[in-house]
Amino acid sequence: MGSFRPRIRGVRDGLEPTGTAARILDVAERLVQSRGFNGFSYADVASELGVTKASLHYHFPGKAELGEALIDRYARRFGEALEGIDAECADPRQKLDRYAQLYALVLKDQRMCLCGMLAADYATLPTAMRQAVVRFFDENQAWLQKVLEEGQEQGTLHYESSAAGEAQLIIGALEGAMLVARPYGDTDRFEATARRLLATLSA
Amino acid sequence: MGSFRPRIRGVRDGLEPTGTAARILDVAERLVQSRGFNGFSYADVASELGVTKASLHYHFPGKAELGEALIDRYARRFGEALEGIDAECADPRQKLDRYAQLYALVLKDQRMCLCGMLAADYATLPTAMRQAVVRFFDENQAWLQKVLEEGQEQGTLHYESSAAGEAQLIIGALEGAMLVARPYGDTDRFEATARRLLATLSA
DNA sequence: GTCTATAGGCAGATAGAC
DNA sequence: GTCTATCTGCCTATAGAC
Repeated sequence: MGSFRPRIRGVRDGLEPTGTAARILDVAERLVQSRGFNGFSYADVASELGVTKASLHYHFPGKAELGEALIDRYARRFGEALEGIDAECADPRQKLDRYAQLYALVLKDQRMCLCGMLAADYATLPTAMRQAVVRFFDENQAWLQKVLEEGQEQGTLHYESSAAGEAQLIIGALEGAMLVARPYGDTDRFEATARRLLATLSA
Repeated sequence: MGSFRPRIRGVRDGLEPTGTAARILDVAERLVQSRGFNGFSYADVASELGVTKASLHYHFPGKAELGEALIDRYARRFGEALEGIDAECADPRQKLDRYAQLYALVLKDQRMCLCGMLAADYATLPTAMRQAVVRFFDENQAWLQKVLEEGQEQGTLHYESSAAGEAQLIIGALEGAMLVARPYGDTDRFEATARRLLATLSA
């Protein structure tokens, strides 16, 4: 396993695309995060990069494959950020703060979480993209769950019911706070909500 | 003010459309709530109703006007539901439960909140629709804020910081919980999250 | 009010030259 | 790898008959 035959030109298993493929992903990612998967086109990406649509189809055969590549890269980077938090923070409370900061950084760029946006578009997505979106949320929940259990053992985090349920609450609350903050163009609104949410756990 | 000249045929100020216009809104509403504003077309609505696209344009000149009418009706009905809660419930805790139930009912129909969905599509919406979406969230926040203050005075609801901030947290958390629950096709997940969220206020 | 017919544009996608 | 050229289909929207 781990064949070196790329499913998409220039993209080997587990490695990030580089060169043109990466620049396509950069532009497409921003467009999806701000306009949704049905709110952007190959023409949008091509014109912004100064290339033709045909060139895009060389790197990503269709919108479905481009969408998959977008989620793959986003989820991998997000996972690496979570590993970074684990490496840099000992205190579970601090880990949750940093987790919320990840969301805040996205919002400051006037973007929605990629997978939060795709969750809205879910009914119109090809199967492979759907599965990747759910996987992203599963991975987030698993990481949060671990942090919450850690905090409970240490006595620094307090919550009723299950760590799994609490993790789901956190993910949903942060995604929703982003979703609603964007029409207001108000990053402070998000950050205040995030603080309020996490405060209930540290009390 | 209060002219009887309809902006859209068959729709007088402050009154719900009836007949064909209402049936168009019914179908379009479901499509937007499940697929997003850029994920449905006049052709989708027309074929489902067994009429032509041209007929739709008679009732709603363009997609923008249809979108406005959708939000207007949704917001009015939502506001009426909130008035109903005020009329039927005395206990602020019970009001919050009923508020969360409004969201659960939408989700059980496999839909996202109309304005939550449009918040995702926000960057692609015409100005009038954008303003109507923000108004919806403002009205929700105002109602929640009143309930929260009421509960605080009675000593039945407890929260730190402001009622406004707490209201924003509730709206965001419920919208986000819906957003994430839909890919899982899991209504229970939403309801458990909602209970967990409101429990922190009653404790 | 609803229809047929059609306009004009943009969508995603492909063939084949360079 | 990127291009030109092109295809097919769907999109929003309009004109005008019934």
